Amino acid sequence: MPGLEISSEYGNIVGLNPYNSVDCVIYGFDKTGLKVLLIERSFGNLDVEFDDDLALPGDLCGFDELLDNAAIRILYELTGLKDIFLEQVHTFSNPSRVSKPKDKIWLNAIREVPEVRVITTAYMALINLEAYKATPSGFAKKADWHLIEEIPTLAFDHNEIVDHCIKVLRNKIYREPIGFNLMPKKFSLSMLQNLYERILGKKIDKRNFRRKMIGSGFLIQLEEWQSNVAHKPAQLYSFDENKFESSKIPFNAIN
Amino acid sequence: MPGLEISSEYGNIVGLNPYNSVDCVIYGFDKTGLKVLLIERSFGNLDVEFDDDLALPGDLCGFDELLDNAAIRILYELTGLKDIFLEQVHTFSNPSRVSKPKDKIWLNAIREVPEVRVITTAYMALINLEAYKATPSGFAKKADWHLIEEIPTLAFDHNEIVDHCIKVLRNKIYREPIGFNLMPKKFSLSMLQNLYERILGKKIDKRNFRRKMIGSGFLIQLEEWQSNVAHKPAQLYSFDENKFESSKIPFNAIN
DNA sequence: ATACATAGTGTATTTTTTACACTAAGAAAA
DNA sequence: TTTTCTTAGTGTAAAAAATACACTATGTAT
Repeated sequence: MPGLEISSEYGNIVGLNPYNSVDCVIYGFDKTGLKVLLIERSFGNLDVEFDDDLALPGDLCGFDELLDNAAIRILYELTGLKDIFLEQVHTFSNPSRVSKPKDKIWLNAIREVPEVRVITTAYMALINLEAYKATPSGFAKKADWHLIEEIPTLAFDHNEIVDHCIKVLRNKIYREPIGFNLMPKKFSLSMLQNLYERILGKKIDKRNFRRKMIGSGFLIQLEEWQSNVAHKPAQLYSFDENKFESSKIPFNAIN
Repeated sequence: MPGLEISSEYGNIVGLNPYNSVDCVIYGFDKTGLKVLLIERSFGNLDVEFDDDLALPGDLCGFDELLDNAAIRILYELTGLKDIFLEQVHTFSNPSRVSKPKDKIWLNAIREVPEVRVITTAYMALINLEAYKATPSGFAKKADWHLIEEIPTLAFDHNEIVDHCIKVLRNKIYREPIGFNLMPKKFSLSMLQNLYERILGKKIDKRNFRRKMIGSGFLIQLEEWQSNVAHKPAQLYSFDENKFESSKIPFNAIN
C-alpha cells in the first residue's frame, strides 16, 4: 500500500494505514431539531444494495497522516464539507467492531486488507445547517441529516460512537458556550434556548436562560428583528467570538 | 508479526500491531507533591546507555487487543502496577513524534518495524502512592516517580502527552471528586486540600474548602486521629465510594 | 514552661440560582 | 376590522452557594 498516492485538496496521502481510521460525528441544528450527518455506502463494483445502510463518514487514515488532518480530508471527500472545526473525542478499538454481515461485505468490496481489526478515532463538530451543504462523493452515495432521536442501526460500532459523542456534547454545553457553532450568524434567544433544550433533553426556564446568556457577555444584541413570522418578531443576536475564546475556562471553580 | 505470541497475566497477545501503541500517565501523590510515573528504557542488546533517558510506560498494542486492555497489560509489564483504573485521554498521531536520535536508536533496538509512524493512545490514572509499589520489568530498567514541576525532557512526544493530561486532570478536578483516588484510605482534610492546591496550582481558603468537601457528602468522618505529629493531630476521613459514583455528574447545571 | 506547627472553627456579605405569570407585537383567520 | 393565535419579552423575591476573613486548640520538641 505505501506507494499508492491519494490526492485531495487536503494534501497527498501516500498509502493508507489499514489499521487506523477516523469517523466524523457532525452535528447540525435546525428548527426540526438536533441532527447528525450520516452517509449511505456504495458497495463498490459489487451488485449489492442494502436498505437503510447508514454510517458515519469515515475511512482509513494515511500512513503518515495526522489523524486531525485525516478527519478533515475524509469528511471533505465523503460529504464535501470543509472549513469545519473537528475535535477529537475518543478512540474505539473493540475487536468485534465488525460483526454485521453487511459490514463484512462492504469491507471486502472496498479494502485491500479487509479482515484486520481497525482502531478508529472519533471526531466531532458542530455546524450551522444553513451555512453548509453536504454533497455525497467518494464511496458515499448519500449524505443526509438525521435527527438524533431517530438514528437507526448504523454500520460497525457507529451507534456506540454517536452515543458517546452525544454524552460528550451534553457535558460540554454545561461548561462551554459551544452552542453558538450550531446557530446561524444571526439568531433569536428562543432558537438558542431550543438548541440547549434539544441537547440536554429537558426544559429550561425562559427568563433565567435569557438572563444567563445575556449576562455571559458573548452575545451581541443586533438592531434587527425577525420578519414574516406569525407572531411577535424576535430580536436577533450574534455571537462575540473574542469573548467566546476567553470563556472556555470552567465557569464555576474553587476560589 | 502475527504468530508471535505474548503471554501475560492479562491474556495472550497474538502479534503486535506496529502502528498502534498506548502510553500511561500515572499520577501519584504524597507529601512532597503530585508525581508522574516514568520509566528508564533499556536499549536491548545494544551496548548503549543514556543519562536521564525517561519515558512514559508504553508499548505497542496487540493486533486484536482492546486498547483499554493493552494499557492495563503494558503498565503491568513495565511497572508491575495492576488493578488500577485507567481512563483513555487522547490519541496522538504526529508523524514527527520520533525526532530525537535516542528514540530512533531505541526503536531500532527493540522494534521489528522501527521506522513506521506509530499512533499512540494516552491513558491516565490516579493512584495512592502508599498503596502501590512500582517495580520495573520488561524493557524498563527503572520505574520512578517524578514531581510534575520537575519533569525533564522525555522520549518521543511524551512531554506533550503529560502536559495534555495535566490539563485534563485540572479540568476534571473542578467537576468530579477524583482527588480521592490519589489519597490513602484514611486522610486528613489538610492533605486533601494540599492535593487540590497542587493540582490547581493555587491556594484555596481552608474554611471554605472544608465546608464544601464535608458538605459534598462523600466523606466519612472517622473516629481516628493522626499520631506522632509535631502539632495538633488532624482527624482522619475516608471516602464514601457509593456517593462518589452518583456525584460524577456536573455540579452546576442549567436548571 | 515555652515555642512551634498545624488543626479546627463561624459569620456577614455578595453572588448566583431558582421559581414563577403576565403583557406585547405581529400574522392569520373570522 | 376585530378577534384569535403564537411566540417575544419582562421583574422580583427567596433560597442557595460562594467568598473573605482571624483567632483558638492541641499535640511534639526544645
